[in-house]
Amino acid sequence: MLSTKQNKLMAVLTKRGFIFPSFEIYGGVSGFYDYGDLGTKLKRKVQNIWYNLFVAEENAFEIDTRTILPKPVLQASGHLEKFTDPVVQCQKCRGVFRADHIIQDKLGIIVEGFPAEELDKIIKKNDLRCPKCSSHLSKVTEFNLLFKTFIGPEQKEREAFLRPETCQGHFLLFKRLFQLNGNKLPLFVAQIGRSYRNEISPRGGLIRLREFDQMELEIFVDPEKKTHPNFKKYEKVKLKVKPLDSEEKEVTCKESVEGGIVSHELMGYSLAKSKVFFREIGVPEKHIRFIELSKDERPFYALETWDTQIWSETFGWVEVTANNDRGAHDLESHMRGSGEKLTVRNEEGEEFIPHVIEMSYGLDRPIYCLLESVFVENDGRNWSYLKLNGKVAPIEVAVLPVVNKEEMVKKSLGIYNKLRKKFNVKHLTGYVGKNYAKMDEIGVLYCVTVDGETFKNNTVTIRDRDSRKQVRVGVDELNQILEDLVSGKKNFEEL
RNA sequence: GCGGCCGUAGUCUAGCCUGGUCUAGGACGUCAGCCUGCCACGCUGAGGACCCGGGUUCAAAUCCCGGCGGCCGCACCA
Repeated sequence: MLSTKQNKLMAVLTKRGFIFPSFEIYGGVSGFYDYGDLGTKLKRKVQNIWYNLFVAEENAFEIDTRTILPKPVLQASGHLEKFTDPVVQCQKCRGVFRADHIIQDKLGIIVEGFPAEELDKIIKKNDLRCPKCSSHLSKVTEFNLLFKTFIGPEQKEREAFLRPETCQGHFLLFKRLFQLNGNKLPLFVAQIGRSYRNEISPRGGLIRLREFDQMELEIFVDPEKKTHPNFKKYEKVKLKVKPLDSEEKEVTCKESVEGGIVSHELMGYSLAKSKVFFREIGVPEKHIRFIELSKDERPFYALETWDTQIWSETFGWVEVTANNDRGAHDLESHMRGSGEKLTVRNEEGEEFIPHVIEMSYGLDRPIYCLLESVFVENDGRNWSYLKLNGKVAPIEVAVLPVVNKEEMVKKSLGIYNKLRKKFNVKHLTGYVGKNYAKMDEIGVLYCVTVDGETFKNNTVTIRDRDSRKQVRVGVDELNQILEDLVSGKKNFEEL
């Protein structure tokens, strides 16, 4: 259901330059959005918070791998087989089958490479039914989740695809990185980058994109040692969890591990960190939960999956992070596909394939969910504003003269230029009331106003976005005070 | 992808049914000037639109077809 809130938010975001529909002047294409100035700044700030938590704190290797993958890579990973085939779905039991397989099995004719319409005709003509329950089948649809291209001249053997997830890069580099890690596990590898999925029909703005950013941390571990040296630091984090076989409940990270809700320490750790990340960027705690996926729901490679979900008024619970235990799947399949040996030995000399624990974050979705949860549609005067915290707000401070008089503008510009060294700050002239409203709308936390008194005693006022209250402070202490406020060290009320 | 609804400035909208008076009207926003000493203020002025392509017609924002895009439902979303 389309809510007016989402409509209003998207309108504000476009109007103020956070995001724009891509290729708009050519009519646009669904599933693609560009980020404008404010959106890009917001995105970078969210990325940085992730970086601090998942790269810096984890002491992870950071990599930047290619977005184009040659066909054999995706053949090995299983993506190609899963997502470029014609499929039909049983209308009764909901089973999904490969259309070409059904035809081949029942009729014995080879139909590889036939277009979906041909397969559809054959199925209709021969009245082929669901192999499980013999009910009618849906129309044949082509799964084209991978964007296809060619390396070099267009020829079948050089087919390539845009990566559907960044982590294939981690797996492909495993051998090298393991060596650089002193042949030791665990090995932490992180990457922030683009991925592409050719969704059949993306909807919902930033929720389902065809080109999107991911932030992924893959931890290669000994399957016997799915633990984390830093576990203690996060064991007390409270988690709202919904396990497969029981009701939603709140437990600490430690309890989730000890109570067997998650199957090992690293999974508990992943969830706790996820909670901390989303809390930091400003998602209300009650809007964050973790849900275990059943075998049918989770990706084909996963042994265990816990999605982090954020509550959206418009879309309900939205998946923003997949915390996966990928087991040995990836290294095993790339070992098979490439012929390279990707096993390691433990201290006892036993050879094994490392398991992969994955924390896979989207960037665009969390940003949308965040924006929706901090969007105040009406503050009581029919103004809307974004209640972003200082860590993510694209612009933290604005400076404005109370009236558009030359000497006042000169003064406020001076203050603006000083503040620019430390903050993302805007300078505005014109009618103050309107400017406050404009700044509220893009999430600016504090407005510094130059007025008549500034000339008498060198003071200015700081206006707090959320309370709209103002306090008067000396120009000399402005920098320090703003820094404390923006970083969250001080509350506005304490001033 | 299938079915339903829809597409007029940055936004909301009038006009469409019943083709001509539309050189497309209004409101908000934008910009400029004046005013203004604290919360989308007031006055004056400026700029800005019929989604794209084709057809019917003397004449198309208006009727018809196709495309693109949006929303809703179904499906899809490893």
